[in-house]
Amino acid sequence: MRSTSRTEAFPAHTPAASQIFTTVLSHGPLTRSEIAARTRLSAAAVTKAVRPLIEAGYLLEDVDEDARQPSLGRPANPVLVDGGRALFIGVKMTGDELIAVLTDLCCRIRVARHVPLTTHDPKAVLASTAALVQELLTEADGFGVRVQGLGIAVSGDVDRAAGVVRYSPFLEWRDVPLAELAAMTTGLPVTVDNDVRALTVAEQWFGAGVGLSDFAVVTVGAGIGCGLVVHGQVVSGAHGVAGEIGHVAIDPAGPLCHCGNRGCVEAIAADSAIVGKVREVTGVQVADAAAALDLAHEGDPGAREVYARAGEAIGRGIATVANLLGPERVIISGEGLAAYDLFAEQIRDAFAAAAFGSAARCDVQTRPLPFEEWARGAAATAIQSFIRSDTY
Amino acid sequence: MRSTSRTEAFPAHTPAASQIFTTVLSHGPLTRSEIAARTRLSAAAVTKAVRPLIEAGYLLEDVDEDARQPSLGRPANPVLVDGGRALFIGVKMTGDELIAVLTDLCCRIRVARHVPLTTHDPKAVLASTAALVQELLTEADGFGVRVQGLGIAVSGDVDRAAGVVRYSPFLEWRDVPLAELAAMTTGLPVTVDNDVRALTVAEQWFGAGVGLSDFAVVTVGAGIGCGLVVHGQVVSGAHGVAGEIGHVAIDPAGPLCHCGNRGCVEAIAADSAIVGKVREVTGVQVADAAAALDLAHEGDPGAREVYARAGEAIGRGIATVANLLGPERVIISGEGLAAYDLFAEQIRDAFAAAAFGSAARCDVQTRPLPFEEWARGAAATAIQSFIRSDTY
DNA sequence: GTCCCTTATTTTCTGCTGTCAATGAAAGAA
DNA sequence: TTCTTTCATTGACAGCAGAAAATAAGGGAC
Repeated sequence: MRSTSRTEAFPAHTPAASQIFTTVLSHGPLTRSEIAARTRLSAAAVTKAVRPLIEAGYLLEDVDEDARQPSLGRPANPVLVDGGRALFIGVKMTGDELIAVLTDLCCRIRVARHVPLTTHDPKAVLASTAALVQELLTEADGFGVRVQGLGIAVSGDVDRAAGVVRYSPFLEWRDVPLAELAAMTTGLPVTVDNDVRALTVAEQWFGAGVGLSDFAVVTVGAGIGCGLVVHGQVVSGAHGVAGEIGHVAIDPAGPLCHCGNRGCVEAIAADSAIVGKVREVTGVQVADAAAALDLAHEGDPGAREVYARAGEAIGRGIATVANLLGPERVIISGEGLAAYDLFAEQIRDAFAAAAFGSAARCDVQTRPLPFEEWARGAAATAIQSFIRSDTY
Repeated sequence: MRSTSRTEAFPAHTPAASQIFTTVLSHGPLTRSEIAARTRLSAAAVTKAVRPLIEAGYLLEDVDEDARQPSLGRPANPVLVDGGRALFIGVKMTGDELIAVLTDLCCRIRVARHVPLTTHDPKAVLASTAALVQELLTEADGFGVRVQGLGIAVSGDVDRAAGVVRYSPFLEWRDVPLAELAAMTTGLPVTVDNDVRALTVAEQWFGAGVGLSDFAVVTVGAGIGCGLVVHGQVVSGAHGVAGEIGHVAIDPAGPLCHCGNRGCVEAIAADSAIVGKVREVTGVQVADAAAALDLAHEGDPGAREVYARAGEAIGRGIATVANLLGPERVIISGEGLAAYDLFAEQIRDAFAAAAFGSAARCDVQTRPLPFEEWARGAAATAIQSFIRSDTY
């Protein structure tokens, strides 16, 4: 993360304060005793850590008299995060567009924008980004609150700590020091991370991964990606790459993948693989994933079979993750979920069949993924950096 | 872990002391400044934490004048762990024998024993274990040092925290509170863990995993197992099961596995799978894995082909782990390594082909596995519990 | 041999975090 | 009104770890 001017520091200087704030952020309004129980701190520590956060305006005492349950003893006094206290911008860079959102501290989207990208040249992309960020900063002025950070999500090999995009196939970038560059052009502290990991952070703090120490996010769409949380931390891998479920090979006799192997999950279930296979099987020259989907929804048996195969591949991939890591939950998401009705059953069946023993007890969920969600993940990484900036 | 009498507490009451001791334990003799650098503590903190450990006899000042490098300034004063300060017993329970070792604090084996098991009845197994432990306790008396803990490794689903064997297929046990039972019969603090995880702990603290925050141990033999370390911690999975690389399915057209699926790594590369396939291919009714290995070593092309297939399966399984977790290193071990010359090349080739991008940078090593090694892993878990007993 | 330089270790002091135990606050119940 | 219950706060305190300065232990220059 690179920091410049105009942003303030988050007043959680101790591990306890940081932990408490994160707990309240994820688990909604909590009384001080509930916080103490969850964080395993003493009530006194909570009181002391909460005060400066309230004084700084990041936490609010919830004085909602109506919602109070009549009960014995002194009424509890819940605190919650004032989402409006700070704003963040998240940008998702794809090969052909930029998606940006303005979110509050609770990662609720306030404004969303997207612009097409006509070139992959880092300078030009950076200029477009700066313009888009500027637009959102102007919007933010309307809320009267400062934007405290910018998160950027890029697919590929990204080194978050260094703020460098090591290699991005879609953008054709190598070793671009994006955080530094974007910090210079926007004047904001910048966090750069891999797109799937960013989405995973959003789920971990604000989504279906709240409170879980081990879960996985699987995204289905143009590619098949996977974000992993183990021991409560997002897995980045020793070499910056992890969660490559798309290139888990499940069938040596399967179709050739662009990575050179046969039978990768991505070679069977990614959008382009499905489109190709639908064309081959049905003879209909469907233009894109949406057209292929329409054909299947119209009842074309060949197309439906292709989706069934894709579902099976995804289910087997998820089972592999479950067998190796034993997560508590797997969250399936992504644009490809539009076809969920066509392969849900196959995913579940293949998962159930291939998951070994207790691994099958893993809860497999699906979550629709609005198009701004990737950008929201980027914003979540910015929020994370903001909250931890002093502590870690 | 259950604790009774006759054992002392480890005098590392602070996280810093615990971390320092573990660092010295794993990284051999270190000077105080090296310790400070590694642990990122101040030199002052190291001095203060080291003193009580030296006073208690767990650390020694290394006064080896000869080994001292002539250099400028005050000579450094390395400290090292006094392995002889405490003894531990590790027991590996298999379906047909008990293997036990007496180790010192540095997990060096002092004495090893094994006895056959004739029944799986928990009471009888426990009695045999108690007798074996008693034998080693007698041996330990000869060293004049107390045994401070007992570690037991069992294959299957084991809840270390609760000390309960949830399910062990080979022993046909369900929900056996082994730690409690063994603590009662032996009078020692007992740690029970899954066998592969125990081996992984041994590698993490005393083997090829020292200093790595992300690595995997893959065992090849009667089964194919995998222990994972992510973020410096052994992965147990939300439901107590993780690392089931043996049931990662790599070929839907592969042989049927006892788990009901086709093409599991274990159905191709486990001892019994290899023996079965060698019989089928060569027509020779080899009696066991050793006989199959002999046949292949004699040059029988059919048998060699079976081993090549097994190597390929293992390599693909490892690549799957690497793709998902991006470990820094994979350590291949196990009794099956006797055939290493027959499938090493295939493992490497299959791994290299199926590993995606940076995941291929993962260092794949092999380590011979003496038969007492499983029991040593159990002892390592006991050492871990002993050192952490007060702190965690 | 003495002095100086360098590096390692220890000492002393200090700040700060989180716990403990006692106290205050706000309700319903007797 | 007073008691009980539960939640929250306060102030004293213990303990950890860091900073800076002091001390230790060599080698080398003179």
